[in-house]
Amino acid sequence: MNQLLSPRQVAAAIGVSESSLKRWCDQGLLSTVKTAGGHRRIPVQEALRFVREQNYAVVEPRLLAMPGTDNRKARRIENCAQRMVEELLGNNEQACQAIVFDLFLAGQPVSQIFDEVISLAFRMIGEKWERHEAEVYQERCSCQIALRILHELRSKQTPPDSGLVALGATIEGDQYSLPVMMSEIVLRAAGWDARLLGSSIPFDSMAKAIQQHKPEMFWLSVSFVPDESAFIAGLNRLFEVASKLNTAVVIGGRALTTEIRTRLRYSAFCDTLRHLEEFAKTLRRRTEVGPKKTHKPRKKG
Amino acid sequence: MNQLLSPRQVAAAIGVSESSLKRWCDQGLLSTVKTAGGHRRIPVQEALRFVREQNYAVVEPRLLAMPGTDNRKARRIENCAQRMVEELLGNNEQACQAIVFDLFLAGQPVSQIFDEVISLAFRMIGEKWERHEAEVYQERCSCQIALRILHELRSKQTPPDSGLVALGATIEGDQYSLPVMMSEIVLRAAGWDARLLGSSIPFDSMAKAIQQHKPEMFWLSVSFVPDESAFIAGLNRLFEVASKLNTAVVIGGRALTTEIRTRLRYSAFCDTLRHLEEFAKTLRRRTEVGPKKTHKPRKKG
DNA sequence: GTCGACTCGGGTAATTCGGGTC
DNA sequence: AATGTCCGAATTACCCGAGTCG
Repeated sequence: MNQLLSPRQVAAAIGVSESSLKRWCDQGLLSTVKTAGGHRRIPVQEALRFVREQNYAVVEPRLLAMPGTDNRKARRIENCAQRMVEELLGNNEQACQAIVFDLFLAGQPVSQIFDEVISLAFRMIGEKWERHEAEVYQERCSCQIALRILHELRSKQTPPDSGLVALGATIEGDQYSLPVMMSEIVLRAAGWDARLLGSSIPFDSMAKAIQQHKPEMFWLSVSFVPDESAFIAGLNRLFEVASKLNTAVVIGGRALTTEIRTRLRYSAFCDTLRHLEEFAKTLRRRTEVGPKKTHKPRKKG
Repeated sequence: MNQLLSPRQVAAAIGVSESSLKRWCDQGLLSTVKTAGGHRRIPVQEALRFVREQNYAVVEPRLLAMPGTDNRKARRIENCAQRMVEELLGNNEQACQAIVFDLFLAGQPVSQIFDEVISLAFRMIGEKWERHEAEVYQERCSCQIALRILHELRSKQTPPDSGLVALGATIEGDQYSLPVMMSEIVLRAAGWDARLLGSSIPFDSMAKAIQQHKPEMFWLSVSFVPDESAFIAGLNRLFEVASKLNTAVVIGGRALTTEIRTRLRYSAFCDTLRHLEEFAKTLRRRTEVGPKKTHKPRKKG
């Protein structure tokens, strides 16, 4: 259980250059182990001791915030959901951030991080709640933590400049903001100018938004359906409006059972955020080569 | 997340010489961390605290990881709400950020920014909606913008280290996350370790949270009351639990009419976030000087 | 054994230190 | 008393060809 870190990892964790860290190692400020080939390896405890003694603020707590986990393993996505659940319920925001950002910086697609870590973690928390192993407030508090992480992630994305606009929302009565926000981030990662309108929006108002913004896509994350027939009617009405303006209607979410789906009209259905990402990329390529639109800034009156 | 700045960066940001800034660091006006080689590093939060307290004009906000603004105009809070409404409805996130952060950098207390700009702006948007001058989706979209700004603001606060813990929530069915999030930020600014549990939490679960965390304060932001009698019963039940653990119950929110209030038991009621801030500061002082076991003077009005 | 990603070591440019002076 | 400017020495950041890791 004596995990070793490379100089680069420790350097990134405390926000200094790699050469500075190597110099400190050579000065003996950090004791290192050497591989057969002469590469430096720093034990985690040693890195933690150094941070404490230097009273140095940890810039990216990701690597050091996870005692007891091998960093190489940490980059693998398999067991992250389980760890995420523990850290969420333990109200340990730093560790949660560490899990997500480590995967993100390791190059995992956000869609996959969301599908296989965050969504999964909340499904597991839901099951725990059903077995009376977790309180409601713990679930809500976990949501807050996740929301903060998502905001952080979003602010790290490069702002979109492509002309393709996507609008998104949840239906009236659906207050689950986590999934719809994840889809926004996924779409932005896929190169769209995705704009989340918000939660609990009436269909009529969505239609107005489509008419006023004329987006290339309108996506709907459906986690809860208060009134099934109203939902079906509303969505089909929305699809009519969208069709006239060449707006693709994309839906997804755990509340969309097969049965409901058969009675809906839509351009695409996505089971996972990964599907959403794939679809968004395809649609983008198609739409971009098609109509050569001149980029003109829109004037408002 | 925990960004560190060099003295030169901070000096450039506020337009003074590097030497002056170093002197201030050595005098303790700014707390710094040091690299292994003895170079000063200043956490952004610390730099922000300094410019806010000393009323320094920020010449280059970008250097402080703040959204770019022209700090010249409008330190005055008066017409900000009106401008905020326009920018929110125009979906101009940058401008909204600029309004809030300009005031923040100018040293305006967050409570006042929230009361007199953000809350007021949303009240005005509500009125516009009633007059059919604004769409529902515009209001929701404005909420999203505001939420992002709040997250940004929160991440710029110095992390709490005082022992005083406050838990907060909204009641079941109340989905307004903006006000409760603003109160969290205000409490953190007032030196509390405020932890937002989330929105729509049943009273029983709040009671569990109080029992498990034993906070010094529990605050409730009430923007919507689905069932009046259930609310009254629930809150009074909660007050019982809280009293046993010496937890102050603080309530506020636009849904709390005088009529409802007369039937409630609570430690304090706050009309505005400014009130909340004042109360939080007073309570902190009281509690910190005399946290000795059982004795706790309490006044009721 | 191949291969991509990482690390080594060392050199160089840019910053920062502390102190003295204006 | 406080700020801005200047300086040599020390520290840090960036770069790159050769070697190592997994």
